[in-house]
Amino acid sequence: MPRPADPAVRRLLVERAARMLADREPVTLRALVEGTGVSTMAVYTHFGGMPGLWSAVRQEGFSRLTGRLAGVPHTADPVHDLAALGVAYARNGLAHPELYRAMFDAGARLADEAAAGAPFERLVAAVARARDEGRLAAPTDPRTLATQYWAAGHGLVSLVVQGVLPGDVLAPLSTATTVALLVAAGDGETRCRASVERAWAAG
Amino acid sequence: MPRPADPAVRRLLVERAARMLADREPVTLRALVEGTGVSTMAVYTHFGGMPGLWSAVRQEGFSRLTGRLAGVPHTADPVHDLAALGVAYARNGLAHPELYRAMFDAGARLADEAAAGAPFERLVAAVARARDEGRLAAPTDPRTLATQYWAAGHGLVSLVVQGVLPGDVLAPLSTATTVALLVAAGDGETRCRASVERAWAAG
DNA sequence: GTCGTACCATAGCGTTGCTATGTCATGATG
DNA sequence: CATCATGACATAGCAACGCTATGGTACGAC
Repeated sequence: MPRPADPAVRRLLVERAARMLADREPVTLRALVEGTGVSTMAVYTHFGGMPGLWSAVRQEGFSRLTGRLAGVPHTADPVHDLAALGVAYARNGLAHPELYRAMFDAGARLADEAAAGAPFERLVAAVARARDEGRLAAPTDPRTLATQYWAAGHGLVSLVVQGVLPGDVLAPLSTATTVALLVAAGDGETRCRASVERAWAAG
Repeated sequence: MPRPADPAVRRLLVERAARMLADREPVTLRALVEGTGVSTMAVYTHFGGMPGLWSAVRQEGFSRLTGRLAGVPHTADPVHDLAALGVAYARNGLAHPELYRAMFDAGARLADEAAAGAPFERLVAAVARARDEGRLAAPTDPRTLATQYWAAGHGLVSLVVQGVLPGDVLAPLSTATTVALLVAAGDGETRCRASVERAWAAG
């Protein structure tokens, strides 16, 4: 048997790439391995090339997002919790804008990347719970509403991260859109707005 | 005076770049000028470099989008017309996915690109008209609602163009989100849904 | 007719991602 | 314990990338 691949090298490279991304340094093959003690070939044995490295960086981004969403507590108000997921999603994107852009970058084939599905499933579960506890109308399809909610949030976060929209519009616009979607799904307007605004006020 | 810069060269290069983008060929400096009779330096005199070329390509994309939105007719139903703008936006993005991605690509500084504002202003005007004709509540701020509407549409189109969501979900999800936003802004639900569905059925 | 200006072709620079080649550590096998 | 096969990793070099220095040349002003 050959020498086993060192998983520490994998994590080192991915984390270093994420760090360089956050520091707005160009993530280049040679710059990535410089000072790490490993050579450029390590990138090929571990990731098969730069596209593979980027894929791993995106996975890392989705994993961190999943962790962040997992940290959103369950309270007695399922609509508040649903909105809190949106808040966490937005805050995560704004805190790591370069990573967020990399996650949805042009070359990404998200459908092929396993970790990309976990945050969405979390969202689907939260919608299902809000429906099952009577806040949303019974015929509400959790996947449909979760997709609408995610797409709207992703659109807003994308435009803010890209500098098209100023950051301070994110909370009010996200609140308004969230309330519109959930009221359309059957929640009472006054109650819904209170739940959503409470989620944005905290966090 | 020197020899005047040939505007035809500019258009030639931008259109060729858009063509290569649509054909999924890598848009490279040398590949771009190959066979055109002009040399690589033309890209620098006209655009200052590849980033400048990409900026011009994005402008071209926004110009085409503006033209497409201008082709959306005014009817007696302002909510239908507003939804029709969304339909045209989505169809434009799906018809030219690579160009759409380039328009919102990582390196883009859309705030600095003049043409990027025109489609949005068209949207703002349509929202203002729907409000002024009584379909939306009087206190509705056209820019706020237009931003929500755009962000939601952009999020959906982005995810479809990226292959995350299948293309056939675009019409139903966009319809549902549009209705939710406009009903929240004061339109009657039944009437609104009819207007929006009519816009998607046509086009 | 002369000249200055800026467009543009040519050639070459540094850097990029990648691959061909060689070395070495490792665990299974006798 | 010695041997060997295997795959991880270092080194060196390749084609292609964006870009720039240089020089020729067409154009408009005088």
